[in-house]
Amino acid sequence: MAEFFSEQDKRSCYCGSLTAANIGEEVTVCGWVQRRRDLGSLIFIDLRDRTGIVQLAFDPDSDKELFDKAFALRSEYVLSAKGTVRSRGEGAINKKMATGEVEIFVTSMKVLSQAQTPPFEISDTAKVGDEVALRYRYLDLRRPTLQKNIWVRHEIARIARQYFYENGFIEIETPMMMKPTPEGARDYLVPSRIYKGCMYALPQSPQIYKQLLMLSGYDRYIQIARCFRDEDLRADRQPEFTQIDLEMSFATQEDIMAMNEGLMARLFKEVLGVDLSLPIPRMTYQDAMDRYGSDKPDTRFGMELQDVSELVKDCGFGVFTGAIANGGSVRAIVVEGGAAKISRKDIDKLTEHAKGIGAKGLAYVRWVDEAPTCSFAKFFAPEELSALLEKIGCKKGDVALFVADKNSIVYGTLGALRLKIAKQLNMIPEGYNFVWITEFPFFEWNEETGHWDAMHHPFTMPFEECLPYLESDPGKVRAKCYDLVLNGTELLSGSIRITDWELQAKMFEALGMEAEEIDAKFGFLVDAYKYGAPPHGGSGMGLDRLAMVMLGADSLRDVIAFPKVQNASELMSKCPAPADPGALAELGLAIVKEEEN
RNA sequence: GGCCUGGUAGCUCAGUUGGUUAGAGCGCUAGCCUGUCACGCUAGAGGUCGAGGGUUCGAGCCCCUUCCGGGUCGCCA
Repeated sequence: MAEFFSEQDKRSCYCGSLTAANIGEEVTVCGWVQRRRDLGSLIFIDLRDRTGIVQLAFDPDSDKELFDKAFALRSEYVLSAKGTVRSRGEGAINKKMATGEVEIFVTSMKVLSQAQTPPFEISDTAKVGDEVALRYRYLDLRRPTLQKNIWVRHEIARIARQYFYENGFIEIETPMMMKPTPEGARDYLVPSRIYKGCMYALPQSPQIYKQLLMLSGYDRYIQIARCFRDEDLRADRQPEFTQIDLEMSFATQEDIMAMNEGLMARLFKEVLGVDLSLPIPRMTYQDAMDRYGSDKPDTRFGMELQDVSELVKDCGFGVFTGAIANGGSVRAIVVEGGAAKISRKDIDKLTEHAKGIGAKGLAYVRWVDEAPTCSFAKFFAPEELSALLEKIGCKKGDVALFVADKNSIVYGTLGALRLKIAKQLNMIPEGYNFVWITEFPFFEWNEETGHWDAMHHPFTMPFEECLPYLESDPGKVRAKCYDLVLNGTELLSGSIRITDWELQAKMFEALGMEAEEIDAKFGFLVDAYKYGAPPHGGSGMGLDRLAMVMLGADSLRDVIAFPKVQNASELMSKCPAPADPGALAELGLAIVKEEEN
């Protein structure tokens, strides 16, 4: 039976706070039993709370009844223990513990809760699989690492709020139930009881509402907003996530970027003690693709892509010349010192990987001995080959990989190989490398539907000088949007918005939307812009991703208290779950069973 | 939806070419032990080998189906 908690059992200090300075004090600590060490006529208990661990000591000579109570303690029992802080004495000091110089000699104790033996030990050293850890997430969350991560996440949110308040922003909550939009990510839908067959959608982002707030004159808005997207998960993608969302009126792209840079500098200084040098470097989308094959480049290491199309366009290798003739290119990456670490077999594996991404194959040069081994040597004269290798800086000891295809495949494949190889060969240095990616294309060709989609969203302002291409060559239209990338993770995305409703109508038109469709989906928004719209723009930063990268974690799970797993379920509560039939009926819903094969 | 990968004791894992009664470490239970701190020592309990089907004299191991976890491509305006 648990004992009742009362006034005198209240904590006087946290476990982790005790040092030699407290020796002689009478204290009360509350926490969980980390471990019991029973030496026969001497029992030690490690008591844990969110600040750390302190050792409790019991001996039978002073209080046999209390000693017997200590004997019965087990892992994760919850205690309130009162006693005197004393030195552990010569030779008994534990230098590995923050509180290792002292212990509490307990004079009274209440067992506030007994505990079943937990399925795994609560510690950072004990290995536990994801499945078990997440099923017992409430136990997993007791681990010091997760306690720290959750606290750092809280600090990021606290400091961000402080920063924006100091800069004249106001925090406004936007609806969690809004109009479904077929554009963009799949919506999570919430059925309406009153309007049968109608749905609310959970917000993918507060985008539309925050733009309307600018029209209403709220000038500088900020929200730490929960967002929902019903798409498949990744290590860095959860179906619900938190965004540091802001919007500014009478502001340029530079203002919004600078505001976010200021936030980054503040967070890195206060949370990690790291000084960021501002401004953060800029790179256009096109440069990022040409150099790194990615619009979220990890710039901590080189191995940049190199375009060799000019050099090989007249060679006899059909794979190369064919790709160039079809408007594609031939590009290469050079793995310095790679020959010793990447075997022929490894190249085969990389080729398989490349095929999985969409490339038809990999051409390679592997230079171990005097002469390089080259998969396409027979199409090149020796001096042509050495000219090619010299051009891309491939020396003896290196490996060079070539992809020839249309540009999107070349970028995607080499960009992915660059990352994979750098990770495998441990070529990525520690540190935080930020980069702004700017001047994204406005449109993106959708092969499936056969028309142009908005790459960012349709409210993004195009560059003025690009407007003439709107109809003739949409691919050339660049947009005033910007992503902030940290160590290859996209942290933030933002843009200047279109505030001229006539231009907005043109953009909708270019996206192939009919007037009726526009009116049905965004009519209220288009109308709103007819009543006086200040120039404005904003951004949304992934708070979870930011916390993940700042903590050096591999997965968002390490920074979200109750994450979902790959199939978007939650292993602890087992959601989603079937709804009560009565509730479904009330909503006018019926579940259609999938046809069995 | 595709591809890769895993599922054996409470946890983490080993398990040879298909061959006797499926193992280890930790944890757990009990006993001993006065300075431990990953305490130590002794003993013990603990298994639907994810599930279902098949091949075989014989399946943890081979085949098929399926469920669950991880990664990833598609997808993520």
